[in-house]
Amino acid sequence: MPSEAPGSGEGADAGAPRERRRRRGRARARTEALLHTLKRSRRVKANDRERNRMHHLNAALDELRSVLPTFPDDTKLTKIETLRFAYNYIWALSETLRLAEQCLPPPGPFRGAAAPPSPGSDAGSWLSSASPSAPSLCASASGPSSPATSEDCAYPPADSLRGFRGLPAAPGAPLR
DNA sequence: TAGGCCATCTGGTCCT
DNA sequence: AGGACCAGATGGCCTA
Repeated sequence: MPSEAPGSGEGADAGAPRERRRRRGRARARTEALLHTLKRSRRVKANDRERNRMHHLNAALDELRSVLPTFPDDTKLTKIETLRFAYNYIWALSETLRLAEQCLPPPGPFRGAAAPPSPGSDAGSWLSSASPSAPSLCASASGPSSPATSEDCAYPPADSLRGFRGLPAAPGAPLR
């Protein structure tokens, strides 16, 4: 804070400068208080926004939880578990799809012209309604480069998703 | 009681 | 300038 010039206002009529100083001091205090309340109100607003933002994030996380299978059903995954589980779940589903495409001949006259599943197609609807323990696939295709056991080709093995929280890490494979 | 999880606050940084 | 995003700090709650 800049101070008054030394010696200024000291003289025969020192009363006026003193009054001026006092007024200036009061004004400064007022502006500082104003600044403080302004800062405070901005902070409060920012806190509010931040709280809101986190609520939205949590709502999205809840939505994600709601589409993930949990065992038992009332288990609530933590945030980090939800993210890891989702990653692994998506990975498992795509592996399932990959194996399905390898093993099952595409229906209809256009064999070999398997189109990627589009929204609303059979594959898409299968995916969207699949239960995690549903499909048990062919036994001849090469296994996925996954940390899952390769006893057979069934993937995901029935109720394998139960252990998805703790799958070992592998390159390009599910997160832990 | 220690440790894990969570919500909230806060200051800094980046973007519009 | 103001909002969004981020990471660190803090305190409360719960469980082993």
